[in-house]
Amino acid sequence: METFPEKGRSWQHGASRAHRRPARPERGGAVAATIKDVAASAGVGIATVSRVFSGTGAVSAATRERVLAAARDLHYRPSAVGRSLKTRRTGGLGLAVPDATDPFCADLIGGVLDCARTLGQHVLLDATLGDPAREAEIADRFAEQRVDGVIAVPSGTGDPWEGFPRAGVPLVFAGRVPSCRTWTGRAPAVLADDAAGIRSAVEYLVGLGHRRVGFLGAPAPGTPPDVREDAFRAALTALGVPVEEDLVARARPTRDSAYAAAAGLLQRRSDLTAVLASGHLPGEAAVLVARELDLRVPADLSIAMVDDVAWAELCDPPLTAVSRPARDLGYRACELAARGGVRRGPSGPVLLPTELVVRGSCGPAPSRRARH
Amino acid sequence: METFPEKGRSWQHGASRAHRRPARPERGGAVAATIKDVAASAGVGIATVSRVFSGTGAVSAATRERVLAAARDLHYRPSAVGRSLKTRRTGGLGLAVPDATDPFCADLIGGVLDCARTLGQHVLLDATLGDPAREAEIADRFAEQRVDGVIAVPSGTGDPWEGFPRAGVPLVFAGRVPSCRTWTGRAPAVLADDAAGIRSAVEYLVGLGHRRVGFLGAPAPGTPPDVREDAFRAALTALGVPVEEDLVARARPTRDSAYAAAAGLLQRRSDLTAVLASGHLPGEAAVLVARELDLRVPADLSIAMVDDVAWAELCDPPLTAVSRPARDLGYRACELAARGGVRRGPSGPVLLPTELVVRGSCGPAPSRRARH
DNA sequence: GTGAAAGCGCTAACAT
DNA sequence: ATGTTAGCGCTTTCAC
Repeated sequence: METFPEKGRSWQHGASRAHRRPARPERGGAVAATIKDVAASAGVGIATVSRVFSGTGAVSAATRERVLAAARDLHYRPSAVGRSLKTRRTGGLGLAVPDATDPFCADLIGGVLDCARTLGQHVLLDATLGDPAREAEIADRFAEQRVDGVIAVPSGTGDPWEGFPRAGVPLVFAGRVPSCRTWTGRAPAVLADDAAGIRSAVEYLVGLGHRRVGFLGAPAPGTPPDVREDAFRAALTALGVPVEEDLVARARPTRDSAYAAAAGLLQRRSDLTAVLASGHLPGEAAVLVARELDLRVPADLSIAMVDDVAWAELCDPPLTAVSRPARDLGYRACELAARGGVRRGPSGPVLLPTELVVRGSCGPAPSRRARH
Repeated sequence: METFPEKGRSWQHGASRAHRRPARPERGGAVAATIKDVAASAGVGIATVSRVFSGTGAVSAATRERVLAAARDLHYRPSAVGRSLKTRRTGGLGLAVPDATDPFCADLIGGVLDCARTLGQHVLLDATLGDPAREAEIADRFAEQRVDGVIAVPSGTGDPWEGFPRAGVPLVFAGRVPSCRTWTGRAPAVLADDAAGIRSAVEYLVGLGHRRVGFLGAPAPGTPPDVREDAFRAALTALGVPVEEDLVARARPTRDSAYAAAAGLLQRRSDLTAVLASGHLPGEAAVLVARELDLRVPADLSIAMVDDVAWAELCDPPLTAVSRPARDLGYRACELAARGGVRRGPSGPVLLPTELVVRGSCGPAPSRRARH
């Protein structure tokens, strides 16, 4: 942490400034005071001013005061731009998420912001919206801005992020790894233990007596068969429950698509006694469709989902959910990205545990006959 | 939009570089190629390279190609740091919200990101967490980073943001205005028409026959009596319904506080036939407390709230809500902040309309006797 | 059409 | 303890 005079007060253009101001910022208006202005006004060299503000080197208490006073007077704030050029560090971290509006992403962002703050870094945020082109543009921008580290929740192959490790900029994937396996071990990742989460839900459901469990997946576009889907099959198989192919429905990550998939699944397989939704969007869809179809939850249909969003508890009945530590994911990823923990080579992804939050939406499996 | 070679590819340190590299970025590793490297490698002057990348001036097709090739070779990305120092524009916008995790803020952020993208700006995001000190630090950081514009969802007095307009940096408040009226007309604001929103809800409720309507407020800490609370009283009065003081409950903007307030209100006034929650937190609390108290919604108690969050529709019954155009708020605020529309003087805040989304949580007022 | 040179605001040697 | 100086990577006159 650096020491600034008058935390919270902001700079402004100087009052008495002698030297010329050729190129104004285009949209006329005041111009920020520079280190030179302060030096002149305080009657010292610019190096001294720099020392005062950067905390480096020794300055006599008297001079320091004079400088501080002058700075206050001129509303001086050291320019990060100038400093960054010299020090080759911007103090900024790039954060790219699919959608800042999504509760999972929002929590993750919260974690990053938290951590960045303790580290004295700021955060450039942008949303990929699941569009590879947009993701590439964002990576580009981060590069251009010379961020000190990057945290990405990748949508696609992860290719756009390739340049960072090469250039010595720490790159950390969070929440998911790029589909392309170029990345295996190349960049560190902080992930929720999705497979374990799915497993816990499946075990819970099967333990309740369910044998016909549906899966509502919503992989990002272009992603190969989701980890969760695989985990779902594996968990079922491990428990000796045969996996039928049409128990699995896939959707794009939008409300409409999820709804369509849920409706399709539940109508196609009216013998289902439980559904596991792979995210809050399909979870929401399952609830809505069940309501539409007049299925009582959990009497007729048990519902569980991944992501313990706020409404899970407000639903009636409250929804059983696999909670992913989104905030921690962000926090840890930020630590790694800022500290450059990357250097320690391909140490494999950091896996954070999930937790099954049992509420009222799952019950014992009803008789094996079709529902309606 | 500038033209760059190979959108999406990123820069890297050059292969054949002659000149010295004294100060490496501390954490060893590759260093990005500079304009000089490209110039040397392409056998041209740096000005030419600059022209190629900034689109300024004329460059012959042949030279342009050579430059582009060299740049590609060296994984060159122009440095925004160098450019910003020269041009005095960083291309960055500062965005401060109380909490990135809150659905309203998240939507607002989404809007800002959207708009910023179309404007070719990037966004520095930070969360104030309702803490004035933190808010001041963030303002400080934005100033230091020399953002081109600021969008703030203020928590307190708005004092920390004072420096920006003074320094000629466009400042736009979004969602709410600072409590201190220093700001009246000083900085533009983009607001939802909260008063109208509350009014529409109150009119709806009273129209349903409700006469004992409670209000669950959750003003930010340190904020004077909320606009919404005032609007609530006014609306009731306008309809000829007497306003009793203890119909209004206030809470801090946390789950727990909201819950406590809701429980207090509903227990204290068991004759209430309807509640209007001033936000999704108190709304959530109302739903939970009603459930806890075994009140049927809407038979025993009608519930409406401000902010049409995702779960409003998933609730049983689905919740009637006043929807605020959070995303548009962000979008518009960003436009103003980036375009510097500020210059047009104190034109008063931009007011965006709210919408009453009627769902199933409000019904005709039950008999006037106390509930239980 | 292209190059040389002068800074933008700052830090870091190096002098004093 | 403090001043001088040389750049950091870029844009921008100003010559040619």
